Order: sequence, then C-alpha cells, then structure tokens
Amino acid sequence: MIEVLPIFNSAVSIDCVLFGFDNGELKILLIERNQEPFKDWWALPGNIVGEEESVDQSASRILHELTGLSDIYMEQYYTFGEVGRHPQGRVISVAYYAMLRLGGDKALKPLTSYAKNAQWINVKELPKLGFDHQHIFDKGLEKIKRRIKHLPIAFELLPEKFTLTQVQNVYELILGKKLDKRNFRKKILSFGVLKELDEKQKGVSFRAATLYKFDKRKYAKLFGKEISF
Amino acid sequence: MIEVLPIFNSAVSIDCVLFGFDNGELKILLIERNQEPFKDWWALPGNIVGEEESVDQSASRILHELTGLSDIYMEQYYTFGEVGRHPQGRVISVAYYAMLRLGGDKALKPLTSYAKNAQWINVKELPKLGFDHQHIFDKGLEKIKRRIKHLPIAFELLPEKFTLTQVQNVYELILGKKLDKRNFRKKILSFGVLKELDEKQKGVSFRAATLYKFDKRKYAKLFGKEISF
DNA sequence: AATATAGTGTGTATTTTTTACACTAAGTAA
DNA sequence: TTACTTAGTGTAAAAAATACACACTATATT
Repeated sequence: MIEVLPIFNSAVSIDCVLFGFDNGELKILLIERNQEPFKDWWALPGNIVGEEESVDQSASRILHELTGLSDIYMEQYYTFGEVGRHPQGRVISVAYYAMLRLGGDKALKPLTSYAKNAQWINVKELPKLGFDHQHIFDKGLEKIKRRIKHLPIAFELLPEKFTLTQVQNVYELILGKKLDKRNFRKKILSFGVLKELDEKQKGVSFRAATLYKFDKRKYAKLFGKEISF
Repeated sequence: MIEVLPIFNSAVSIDCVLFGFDNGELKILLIERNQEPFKDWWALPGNIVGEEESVDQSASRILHELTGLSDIYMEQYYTFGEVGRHPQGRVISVAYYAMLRLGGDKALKPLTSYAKNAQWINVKELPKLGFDHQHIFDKGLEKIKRRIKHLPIAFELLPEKFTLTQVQNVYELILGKKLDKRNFRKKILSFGVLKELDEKQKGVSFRAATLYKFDKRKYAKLFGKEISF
C-alpha cells in the first residue's frame, strides 16, 4: 500500500462523549490529561485508532479501558477533520457518544498513561476543555437531543428498574426544558415498550413510585416502524 | 508528531454520494475506475484527504474536480472504518452526500487519473460497486430520507424555478413512495418558504404549471425553529 | 371548430396527535 | 394527627394529518 496510496504522517483518533445519569444530573466522563499537549487540562476520553481495529472496535476498546465494561451503548456521530485541531500533527477524530447506567459498583478502571484522573462532571458545569473538545461535546449533545426523540436511548442511562419520573427527568435534562408530567407519561406509555412491574421504589420518605422496565422484545417488534418519543 | 503519536501507514479518504435529479429520475454520479483495486468497476467518486486540507475541504475539492463547480450542497454523514475495507491497506473513509442542480451546461470536468468515465446513474439501477460502496450508498440514501423531512435539501436538486409537481416528484423518489397531491401541496406551502412566481412552465403540451422559487430569506427566518417537511 | 389528451389545481370532513391545565392519593416524618 | 412531599390521573380544545374526486386549461389532433 505504501507505494499505492499517497501517505503522509497522520492518525485517526476516537473521542467519546460518555453520558451518565446520576442523582438527577446528566454528566459526562472527562479525563484530566497527564501529557502534552494540553497537560493538566480536562478533555474527552479518546485515543488513536489501532492498526488492527475498526473505528467501532477502537471506540469500544477506549470505553472498556476507561470503565472496565464492554457492553456500553455507543454510536458514532461525526468526524472532526480540521487541519489544525491537534497541535502535534494531523489527527482526524471520529466522535462517538455513549451512555452508561451509573450507580452500583461501576468503579473506573486504572487510567491509561495519558490521564491522571477521570471524573463524572455535570454537563451544565463543564470546565474548559482541551483541543476542540468543547465543540465535539456541543455537537454530541445536539445529536442526542435529536436521537432521544426517535430512539429509546434514554433507557440506556437508567437502571434496569426505574420510575416514570426518572425517565422524564432524563428527557428534561437532555432536551433542556421542562415537560408536562401527564402528557409525558401518556406519550411514553403509548409506545408500549415499557412494562409496569409489581414493585415499588424503596427507601424514599414519601409515596413510592411504581417501577417499570424497558421491554426489549416489544421494542424489537416495533423497530422498523418509525417511533417518536 | 512522529515521535509523539503512534503512527502506522494509513490514510483517510472521502467518498461522495452526489445526487442529481434529472428527467424525473433520481441519479447519482458514479465513476468507472481506471486503476487497481477494482479496476473497471463502478465506484463512488472519492479520494485521499490531503495533508493540508480539512475533510470538508477535501470533499469540496473532490466535487470540484469532478464537476467544475464549487458551490455544491454537501454534508458529512458517516465514517466507515472497517479494517479490511480497502484491499491495499488501512483506509478510513468519511462519507458525504451532496446535491446538484442538473441540466443546463454543467458538463463534467476532465476526470482524474483513477477514473476513465463518469456517469449519472438512476439509483434504482445501480451496477455492482467496488469496495464497500454499496453499503456507503445505502447509508447515504437512508440519511437523506430522514433529512428531507426536516431540512429543505430537496430544493438543492431543483432548478431555480420549479413547479410543485417537481418538488413532489423529488420527495417521492427519495422517500420511495407516492404522496397525496393535495396534502403535499398544502404542507409544502404551509411552511412559507416557497414564493409563487408570476410565471408559468413553458414548452409543455398541456396546461402549464405555475413556477415557484425557494425563498432563502424566509427560510433563514424560520431556521432555528424545527421545520418538518 | 370541435374534440381528445394530459397534467394542473383545488376543499372538506374525519381522525389522530398535541397541548394546556389542577387536584387527589399515598406514604413518611414529626 | 398533621404536615410534607412526590405519585398518579382525565378531559377539553386546538392543531396536524389523512382520505378522497372532479373541474380547469393549454395544446395537439381531426
């Protein structure tokens, strides 16, 4: 290939906007860099795509290295290819958003060498980010705002059993606006992809809400038809 | 950068699905390859991203080289990064769809060395394509099916002055289904981005239809609000 | 001049979807 | 028992989507 394709020094990288929902807040996982460029800055987790892995595999690997998990919901959404976006050379970056159920024992794995710290940070209180990562994040948030209306990605952020109020909370945080409770419940239930459980919320000091779970079977049946959340 | 980033031989390329509307048919521009791999096969036009150009610039350049035009409507939609997708090495390809007003004197420019021929081909009669280009095309068509419902991209395919029947025709071809004439006209006019002209179609042997044009000013005003075509 | 042809252009009733809006029920804590 | 906090519910009005059929008009043909 070296003779055939006009090669110059360049690399393809992945950047991930990993969303989590915790304590009524929408957060993303940021790392604090340990290396130049942007040493000591916050940035999106990411890495260079390896020679023997597809870009999807690369994104999965990065998420796995970061969290120890390998079944994270993830989707490619845009490729950033400005010439000067990386100070050390030509790096074109494929961006993914990903979503994770937080809570429980999902400790982060030891970080790779380029990061000294990783932290879940509320999307409303992001620090200044290195590279063009603020831009990448903005586009990612915009993307999930659109996606959440058509695909049931919100449930990726919730625990297996959840209340309708939690679902609404996720929608409100992503869309950035309040929704009417009655209309929201009517609509979300009308798709028939939620299963009401015989179980109630526990440990709250007020009336416990009914728990639901996302019914993958029913969703699979509906899939293909256009769904609008 | 060479010491800093883990580089291996790889390249980033662009592939373009260039749509045109001609004679009541939806077509894309394909090239016939002059070079290995896939010599003599049909393929999407594309090329390697140069060292000094962004991926957007690269896509513009490719379209310019192909058509001689430089104001083609174009949008990135997905990046294809499977390991084995290019037989001669690691090539990650960023795909764009683009739309062009056909007709008039828009001759194609002399082709680059890797293509001996270029032709507009009806999307319903595509030949077998090289690389993973059938897949790239399928994803592109899927994308514009979604986009056409929210963005006024259909007008990019039409001449400056057009009839409502032509607009409907474009929508039907892209969506792959018939639409009701009265409902379509009601809806498309209700957005207020079309301007009725004092002019009629010419050279037809039946009642001439009224011509319209797309009103960019009004569109700009509406932009920001969600539009649904 | 009459007629055939082929696409243009229009309205209404019905159904579905979206929106707006406020109180009672249930459980816990003091 | 009372106060507090969140859960849970219905209806009316407005807006949007759908289904549906015929008269008009410009040209070409005889």
